[in-house]
Amino acid sequence: MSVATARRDSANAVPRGETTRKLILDAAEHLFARHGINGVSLRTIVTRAGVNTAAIHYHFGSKDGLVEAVFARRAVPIAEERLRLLATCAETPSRPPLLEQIIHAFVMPTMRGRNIKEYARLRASMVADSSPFVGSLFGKYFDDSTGRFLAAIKAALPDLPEKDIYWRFHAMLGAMVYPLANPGRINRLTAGAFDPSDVEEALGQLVPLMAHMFRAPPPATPYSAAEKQGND
Amino acid sequence: MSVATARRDSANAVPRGETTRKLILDAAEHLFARHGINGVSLRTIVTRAGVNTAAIHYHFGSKDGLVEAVFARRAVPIAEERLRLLATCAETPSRPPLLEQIIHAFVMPTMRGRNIKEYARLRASMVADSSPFVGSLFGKYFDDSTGRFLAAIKAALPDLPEKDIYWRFHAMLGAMVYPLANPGRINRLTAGAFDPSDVEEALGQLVPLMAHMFRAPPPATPYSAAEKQGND
DNA sequence: ATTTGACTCAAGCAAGTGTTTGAATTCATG
DNA sequence: CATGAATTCAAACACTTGCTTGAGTCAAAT
Repeated sequence: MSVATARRDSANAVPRGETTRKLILDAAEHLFARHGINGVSLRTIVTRAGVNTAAIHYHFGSKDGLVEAVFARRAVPIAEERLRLLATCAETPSRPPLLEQIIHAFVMPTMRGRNIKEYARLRASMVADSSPFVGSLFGKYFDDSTGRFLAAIKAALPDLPEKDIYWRFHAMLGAMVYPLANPGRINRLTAGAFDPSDVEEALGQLVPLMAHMFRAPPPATPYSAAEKQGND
Repeated sequence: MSVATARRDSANAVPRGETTRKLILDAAEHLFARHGINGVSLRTIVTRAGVNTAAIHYHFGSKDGLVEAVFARRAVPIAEERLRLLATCAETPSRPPLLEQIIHAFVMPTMRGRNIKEYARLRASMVADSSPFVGSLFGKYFDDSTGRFLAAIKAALPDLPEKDIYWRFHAMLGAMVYPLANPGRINRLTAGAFDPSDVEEALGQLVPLMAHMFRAPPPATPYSAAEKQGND
């Protein structure tokens, strides 16, 4: 019990309200992930957390404050570990580093961690939310590290036009988040033949897949040919 | 004005309430796409549509009824055109048909059409919604045609294990929907260098990209090697 | 002209929303 | 024990939610 959470000189470091804070954050993360931010009321959260209604406003100020706290609790360590792994890539003998290493550094922190699947679903539901506040959270916590990964990928693929890199990068973001967004519905299509919430399997599938995708030739000619054959 | 909308023997076929229905559906689609289903109240919809509150319940029964009507108005033609294009693929000289043709038949109907971008955003926000009702809409309107495309892709890639096909298929779904889900935030990362809401560009990029992704070798060995190099 | 059924409207209902308040409770320190 | 700040609590606030009601309007059919 005497772990590294010492924030003051006192022996028992954790303030009284800290456990309430955590109860609220855990309950909110679980519910937001499943029903979306707008689909969950503060009453539902406090009921699940077993705390009083006013506790949310005491600890987080408002529902938006709670949303940001839930988002940031996961986003900050993810962004930090991404940059740490990216720095490790840079020290590798191969220069520029292997595409696989960069992609692994980008994807892995979003996959490993306790109850990380809930956060994946939460991100999926927040991506589609275009309220200025929710949109600003991605910018605040992810844009910086994401920009560095875009630069690293550009360096690893110097011959690919910038525009194509952007398309593939966003395709990768979608591929990362979609299989984990709603595990329930997926199994209907596949008769339980695969389990998208198996994060180790997801890592093993997605990292080489995305690296292969990034190495596709520029799109112009092959597509128009396919369209001429497939259409009319 | 005397177009093909004749549904009865009478000369002027469209019933009075049909224009109100359309006003409501258009306003609801626009608002649902931007703010999510739970983020839009019926009052907001009727205000934008310029109709009375009770009109929604008169024409659609409930908010869920309206949600299904909005979803189905686009989903039915999309699923139909997908199957039509897939049938065209099957008559092609190459047998099994080219992967590019199958993917084009799957992707194109979700990209072309008036104001189709709004529907793409709506689908993105609904994917993350796990309410039983919203989930059932995907099953009701898309599972059948989607299953046929899965079968067609399996036939085109007979050597790829079934599990890998599922992973790549869901990666494709994510790649299709993510770049269109929130066009506003994307341009921050890319300094306006590309426009994800340009659907012709999206088709030209995504179809060959996804075909290339499907043709990646099975994942097992290359990933474990990459992990050993990139990690610790 | 009258009837009929489809449609629209203003008003209101009960329930749920985020938020606030001010009095209790806790608990390390004086 | 007494002090005082940190935290919790029940209760209520003003407002929004999805939905209903019943009277009213309109266009076509009799």
